[in-house]
Amino acid sequence: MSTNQLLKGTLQTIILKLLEDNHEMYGYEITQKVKDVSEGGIILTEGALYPTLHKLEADGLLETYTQVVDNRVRKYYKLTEQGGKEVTNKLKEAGEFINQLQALLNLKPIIK
Amino acid sequence: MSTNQLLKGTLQTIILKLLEDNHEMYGYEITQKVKDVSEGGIILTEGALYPTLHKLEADGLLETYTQVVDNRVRKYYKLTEQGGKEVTNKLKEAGEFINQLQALLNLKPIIK
DNA sequence: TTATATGCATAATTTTGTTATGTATATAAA
DNA sequence: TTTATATACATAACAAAATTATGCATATAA
Repeated sequence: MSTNQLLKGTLQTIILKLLEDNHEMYGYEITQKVKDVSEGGIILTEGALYPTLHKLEADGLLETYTQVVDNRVRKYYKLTEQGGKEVTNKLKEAGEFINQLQALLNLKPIIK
Repeated sequence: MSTNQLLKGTLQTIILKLLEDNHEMYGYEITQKVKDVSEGGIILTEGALYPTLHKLEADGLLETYTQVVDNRVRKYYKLTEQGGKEVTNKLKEAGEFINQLQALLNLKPIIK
């Protein structure tokens, strides 16, 4: 499935924010939530999602446990204390970036 | 200079939009404009800028001419007709992406 | 029994950026 | 005067972060 070419670098922030709001989620659940909220506009591929989750865990921002539901394994992720702090920083940066991007993309012509 | 880690994939759109507003610009001018408008928040490195300009030209979205000013060469870029159409598409996509991203990053907790 | 949905994961590849380097001129500062 | 900074282009080496493809496994609907 082709995601648009704009989703770059913000995936960590999206994941951390989802986990801040929802306490804990498993990978597949995250993909569905992103699809729902973006009304199908942002499709999280597994190839992007799982390595990112693993990296966030390795960096100490997330912790996990697994649970079997209907004979299928789910791996739940939630924020660590450090992750809780980091999400605030990342959201601030993302907000600033979005503002700057909007300023650039709404630039009015220069009157000479 | 370290750009923040969020500027990914939108560089083409930024460049096309600047050229839509300003008719024609040269590379260095683009870096300064981006720095000014983003108040220093987005720094375009040459290693990102020039290859992107060359790609847009190779794709037929931009055309160029060179001019010598104060014994220094400037290479001016402007939109082709195709580039003019493409900028509209890219801006629409970027706008939608920003909306979706904001929806995700402002998600409220789920009440269960 | 076949397709779709759920659920995890990784490897190969591509895209797209950073960092470093190179060339060259003009100007301000030391 | 020579050094740093600004202007102006460009490319190569490298890294980050995605896409695409593949694999395994179970449940359910067609």
